[in-house]
Amino acid sequence: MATDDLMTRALETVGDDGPLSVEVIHRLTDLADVPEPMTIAEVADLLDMTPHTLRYYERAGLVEVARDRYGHRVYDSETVRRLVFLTRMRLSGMPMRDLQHYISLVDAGQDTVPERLDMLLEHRDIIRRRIRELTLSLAATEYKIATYGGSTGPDDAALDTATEL
Amino acid sequence: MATDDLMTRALETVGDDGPLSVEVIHRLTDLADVPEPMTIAEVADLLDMTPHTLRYYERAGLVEVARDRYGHRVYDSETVRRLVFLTRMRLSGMPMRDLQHYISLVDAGQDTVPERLDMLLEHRDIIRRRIRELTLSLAATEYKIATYGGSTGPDDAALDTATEL
DNA sequence: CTATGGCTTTGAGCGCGCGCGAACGCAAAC
DNA sequence: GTTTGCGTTCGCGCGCGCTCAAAGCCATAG
Repeated sequence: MATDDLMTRALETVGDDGPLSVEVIHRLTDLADVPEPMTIAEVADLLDMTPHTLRYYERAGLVEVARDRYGHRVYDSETVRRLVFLTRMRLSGMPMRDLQHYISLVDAGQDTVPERLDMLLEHRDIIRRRIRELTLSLAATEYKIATYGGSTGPDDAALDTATEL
Repeated sequence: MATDDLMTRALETVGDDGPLSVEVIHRLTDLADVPEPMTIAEVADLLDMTPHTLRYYERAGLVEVARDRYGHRVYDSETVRRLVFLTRMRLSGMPMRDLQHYISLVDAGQDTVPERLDMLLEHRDIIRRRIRELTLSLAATEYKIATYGGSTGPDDAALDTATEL
């Protein structure tokens, strides 16, 4: 279990086409099973990223991380939750620049809630469009796979070589 | 219509959650409404890419393009179809390297059909996984949006600032 | 009690995938 | 004639993260 990242666990939980209930979302963010103060290696393992990337995020101002008496980073659950959020946003295509902006809004206090909401709404639309694009590409790919398989006639042979689709 | 790319047209055709029938796929690849020999600008417009990128693909060995007596590129429907295919694969995440390999297989003749099929199957799985990832991120984003909106209680307020999710 | 290996720290620099920009010339079209 | 659009080449730029180097602390092993 230690080597699984959150997304992998989530996908296993959900299955190929299961419903995405609120409960699933909750389970996703249920971090009770991880130790409270985490090392950089543990967090990296949890989020399926390298320590390098975590330090990179920190330099980029996305998180602040406390240190122990040896200067080693100590991640509390608060920070880990933020990193989970950030990772998810990155994975769904939000650029670093936008993440930095979002975090700056969070740090700026409650007045920025509307703007944060706007960012989330816009990002939601981007994800939706991306899903539609991919669904289309998936359909096209499956179509091509199907015609490849059943290629017997001249037309189908043409499809093969002619790179139709 | 000239400024629309294929994907945009396709998405408009499909709508937000319509079924992806074979007919839709056919309509997608119905290039009858484009002139037979196309210039680089026309193809770029059709595929929503720049002439630069088209020349780049050509240099990369993905297509061979004939020239007219002025040295200008002349794209026949065959080449355009290949470019449509390549663009779709790129958009759905296939790296240039794999596209180059695929094209080399196409050029190598019918013996490579099984390997091409393998590539397509693998790519199909990648797209599927990507869609599931995005679906999950979408659900998480929508969940966060919902909690942002209805933040009245103390727990919800904590969600706001604590970057939960 | 060293030592060997394994983790951490910082900083600077590199690399990849993908494509764009700039500079320049030539032919056609207004 | 000047503007437009295409041609080529060289090099750059971006986003993102990794590599490399030099050094410190800890634990287990001899």
